[in-house]
Amino acid sequence: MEHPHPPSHPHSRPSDRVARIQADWRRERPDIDITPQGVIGRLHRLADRLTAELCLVYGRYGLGEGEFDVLCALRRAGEPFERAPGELAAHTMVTTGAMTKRIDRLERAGLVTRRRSDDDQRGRIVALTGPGRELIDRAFTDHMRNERRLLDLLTSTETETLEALLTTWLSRLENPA
Amino acid sequence: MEHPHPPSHPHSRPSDRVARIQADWRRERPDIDITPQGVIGRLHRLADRLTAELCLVYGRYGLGEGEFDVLCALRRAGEPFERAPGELAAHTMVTTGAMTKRIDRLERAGLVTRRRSDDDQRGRIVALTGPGRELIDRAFTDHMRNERRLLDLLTSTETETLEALLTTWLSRLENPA
DNA sequence: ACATTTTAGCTTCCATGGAAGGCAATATAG
DNA sequence: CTATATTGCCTTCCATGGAAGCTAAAATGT
Repeated sequence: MEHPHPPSHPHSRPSDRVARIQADWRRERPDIDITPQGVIGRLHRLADRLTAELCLVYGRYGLGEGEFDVLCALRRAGEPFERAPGELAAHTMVTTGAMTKRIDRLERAGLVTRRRSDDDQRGRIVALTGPGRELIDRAFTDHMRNERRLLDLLTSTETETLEALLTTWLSRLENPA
Repeated sequence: MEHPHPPSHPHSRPSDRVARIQADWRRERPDIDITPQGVIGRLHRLADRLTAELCLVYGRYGLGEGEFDVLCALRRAGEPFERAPGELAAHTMVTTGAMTKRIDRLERAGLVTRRRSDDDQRGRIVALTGPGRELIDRAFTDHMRNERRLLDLLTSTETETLEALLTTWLSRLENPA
């Protein structure tokens, strides 16, 4: 059941969950090459674990992931920290319907305001309030400290290699050149 | 605004979304080191893109991600393709409440059956039906072909390096040694 | 043997987001 | 200028999953 290699070999000792799933598949469907799961499965597993860690910090500020993203998008916009809902939806990759609800929650919490645009009466402008600005500045600082902690589980060489590989894959996925 | 490096340099030309976000933060919060986002942001972005691609295949078989996972867990179990709901929940990392609903949907579609356990009358046993078995065998074959296609955007060296890095990070995250 | 605790699965309620349609304001064609 | 199309946001409905509590069945202790 276990791998015969010594546990210190760099590539082995993957007695993790993904490896056990792969072993099951190899037994049940020996006709199929399931090696891609090694990468794709672990990538998703890792993303989930990281998300869980990040959400712990959002929660400390009373925010969910969605609200945090919106506040970040507003803060990143720079003075006067305003954006149209449609822009925010595009920036945070959700539908405008989802954005409406996020803004509802943030408005209810007093972190943003909504007003009509002057030049286009059907458009709205979402703006960070003082407390919103203050909150996201503290939360983001804490957030980056948290990401740094998670990243420090890798050496700087590993990090660089990983970032390069992720960037490569992502770009090939999005530009099917 | 754009990076001054030539676009062919291996590490640069990350004029992707994540890079633009980083540029915004550097302007707005020069006091904070936002390099961790380069890795963590792209990892999440990539995971999302991959998930979207994978869901296309699930959809071809009338399955959502959750249902697909459950059918896989049952199929992987081997003959007679049975498991308790609690086991399935543990294997697929959702709560038992979520599992109940997934099984409801699969049962309604005729892909699994539910019966009481003989030795423990409060336990249930979920079993793949004939059509369920047939469906997941076809769907999984197609799924792996799809994952292979996505993975082939990387060279085999890149793949190996990436898998090793993901495994390392995941293991350090889960065993805070 | 009986009462208590634990277990397994289910149910209910809530949170979040997508899809599709609605409404008011704006742009455009003739 | 008016009729139509488009745009921007919101609303409604649905799908999915988590949290917490419920019920029945087993395990445990006295």
